[in-house]
Amino acid sequence: MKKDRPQKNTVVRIKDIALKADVSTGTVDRVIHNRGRVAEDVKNRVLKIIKELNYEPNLMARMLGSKKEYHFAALFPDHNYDAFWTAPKSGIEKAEQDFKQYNVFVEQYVFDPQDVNDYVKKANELTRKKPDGILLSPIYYKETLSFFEKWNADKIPFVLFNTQIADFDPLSYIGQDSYQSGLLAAKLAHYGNPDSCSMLIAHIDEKISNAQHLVKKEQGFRNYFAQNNLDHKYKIESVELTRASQSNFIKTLDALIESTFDLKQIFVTTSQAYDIAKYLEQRHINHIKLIGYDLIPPNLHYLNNGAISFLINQNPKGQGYWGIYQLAEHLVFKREVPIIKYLPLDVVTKENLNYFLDEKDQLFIEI
Amino acid sequence: MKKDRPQKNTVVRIKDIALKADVSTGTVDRVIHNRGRVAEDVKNRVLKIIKELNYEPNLMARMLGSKKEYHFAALFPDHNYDAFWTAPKSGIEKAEQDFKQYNVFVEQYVFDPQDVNDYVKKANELTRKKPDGILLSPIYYKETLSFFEKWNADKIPFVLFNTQIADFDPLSYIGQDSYQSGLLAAKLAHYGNPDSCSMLIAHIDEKISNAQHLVKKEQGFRNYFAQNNLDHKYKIESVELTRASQSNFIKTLDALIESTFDLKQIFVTTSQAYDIAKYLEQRHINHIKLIGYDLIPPNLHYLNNGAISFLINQNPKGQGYWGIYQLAEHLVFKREVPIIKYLPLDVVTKENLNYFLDEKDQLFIEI
DNA sequence: CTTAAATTTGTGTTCGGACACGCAGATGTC
DNA sequence: GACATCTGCGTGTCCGAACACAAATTTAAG
Repeated sequence: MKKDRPQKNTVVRIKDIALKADVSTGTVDRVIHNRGRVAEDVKNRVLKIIKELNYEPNLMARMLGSKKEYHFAALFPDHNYDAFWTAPKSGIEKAEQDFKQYNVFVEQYVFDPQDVNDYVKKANELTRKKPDGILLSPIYYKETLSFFEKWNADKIPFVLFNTQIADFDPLSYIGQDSYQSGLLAAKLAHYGNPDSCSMLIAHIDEKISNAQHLVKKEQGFRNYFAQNNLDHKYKIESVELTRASQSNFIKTLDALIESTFDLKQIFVTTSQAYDIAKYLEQRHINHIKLIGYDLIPPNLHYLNNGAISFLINQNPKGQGYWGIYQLAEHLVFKREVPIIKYLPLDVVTKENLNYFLDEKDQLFIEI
Repeated sequence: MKKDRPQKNTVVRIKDIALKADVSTGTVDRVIHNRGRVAEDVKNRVLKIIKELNYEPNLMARMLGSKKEYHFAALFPDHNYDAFWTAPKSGIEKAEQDFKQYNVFVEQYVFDPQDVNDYVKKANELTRKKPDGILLSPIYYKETLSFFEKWNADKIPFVLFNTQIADFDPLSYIGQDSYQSGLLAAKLAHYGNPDSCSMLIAHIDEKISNAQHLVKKEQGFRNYFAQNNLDHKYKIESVELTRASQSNFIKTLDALIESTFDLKQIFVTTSQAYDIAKYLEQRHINHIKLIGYDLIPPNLHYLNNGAISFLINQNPKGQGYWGIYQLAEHLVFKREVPIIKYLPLDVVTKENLNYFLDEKDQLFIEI
């Protein structure tokens, strides 16, 4: 709008406060930053006026004037071991890009998810660097606790994502709600199988004992049927499979399918639905529906050819993005951040897949 | 991190460019802003160096130095007439909040969606104010065109959302992909009805002739079955309903259900699925599944009690947010913005509903 | 060849805040 | 009482870009 703009905002500056408090801007600055050496009464006077005028520092000016840099560390599994982590990684990088202008830098520490020692090693490395904030996916519970203690002692805020550990209050948790996703999977399974049948929950390549999220998914799935009084109608089995031996994998599946009466639905709780899809394809079985997790390439292949009906997804790129975002909100902008932030549970099928794929640097942010 | 930072800081400033090009910063500034009157050869030299050094202006400094304000106008239906618009409105306000620090202001112009004259009136009002950018949902095609012309002549960029008008190239379109959502609805309908049956497409309270998006939704729905050679298996009817007369509405439905053999699925292309749900409830019909659009309260009620199976949603809050975002990207940050931006097509069911609601509206959080 | 006008380029100030520096005055030490 | 030290506070520079204005240069006119 070119002109006749009513009036400008009465933005309060340090200078205004100084004037009103009858001190210099330097003093006001010292008060604001607690840089000390200000007489008690003056300090109170200034603080009172700051509150009175509802002073809000100009972030532009602040960032411009100070050479302060914010260094964050991000600890998560190497995407070369598990393609799932490609997405969080790119979300983290997108966030770094977005906050670059505020002197935010993110250092990535990636580890072999199968190797506890590597996890600990990288966590130690990171800790030594004394970053200003930490984002991590704490997939090893026990080993993580001592780090939490240390970071708390050092007053380094940390944000968790993908895996939750409630103790030692983190700044924030970016969710993955496993139980709820189990419920959702069950809803879809139920919807697609109006008539009674058997269903199978398959945990592939991860030990249930070690992975709380798999337990939650199974619970969610089973509870759906329990809550809706469908127990009598559907028979639900679960199994842990390993792909270590290809022939064993197949043999086990053969046996399962042989022995399970009227098996119509398989729910894969890990991201390996494609392996079951492949098996079913080889065996020319097409009356068994598949629901799985994660938009990784092999899964997408079978989603597109119809072997997988649905993939459940919880915006992994967004999780990385929001993790860094929360740290920046807290440290750079000094704003309050939500203790917990769940991203939407997406139901992805061939027909809406496109919108969930990474269109270059397009990020679907839930606002 | 306290020290021993490598210190690469290869941040290019205007000064650096000036130095390398052997001119003053003023000249570089003139080149950057096309403030003219720079010798052709110098201009080229500077441009080349800018590209070479990959100069990126420091937004902090830029915003700080200039008192420039950006005034955007947002034109969309009043949420008091149609609850759907609550979401875009709040997205717009969220964006305004986020960009406040860059001196971005958004003025809202809301109109009665049933009243063309009101639409034109508000559009005129807005145009008179000469905003720097416009975000609108151009639900009236014909009436909009002349405004587009005017805005183009005035060089005011505009972004469309929710409804697309391809002519008079807008800066960007924030989508709603109706055709694709029809396909998606069909996929779900098919998934939930493995056996052959009849299905009904219901357009409620909007004239198909006037609403291209309804046509697209129907096309998508029908094409799914055509493409998958399911035409012989499912019989698909469509109907336009109006709620003007409650008794007529019911009578029409009675007749439809009476006359349609084995009707198992209704796809409501507008946000009034709840009206069908209510009807089915009153008639104690529970063998007909419902798929509809939009997370408005009455729909949520029937989603939660199971009368509606799925609601399709295309992040309406996000549409408002991204609309303003794109304008800011273009005008404030002078970045390129995608011509078209589709938000993900969300499949919402009782089991994942919470994640799509605003935090304040969330019913519960399951950890 | 001079002078005015037009064009091109350089300089200096400004934005709001961070921070280094340093000056008074108070307090302390021998 | 001379000198050092500590407190409390003000001044001035800097950050990078925008922009107003002034200076330098070229071109045109007489």
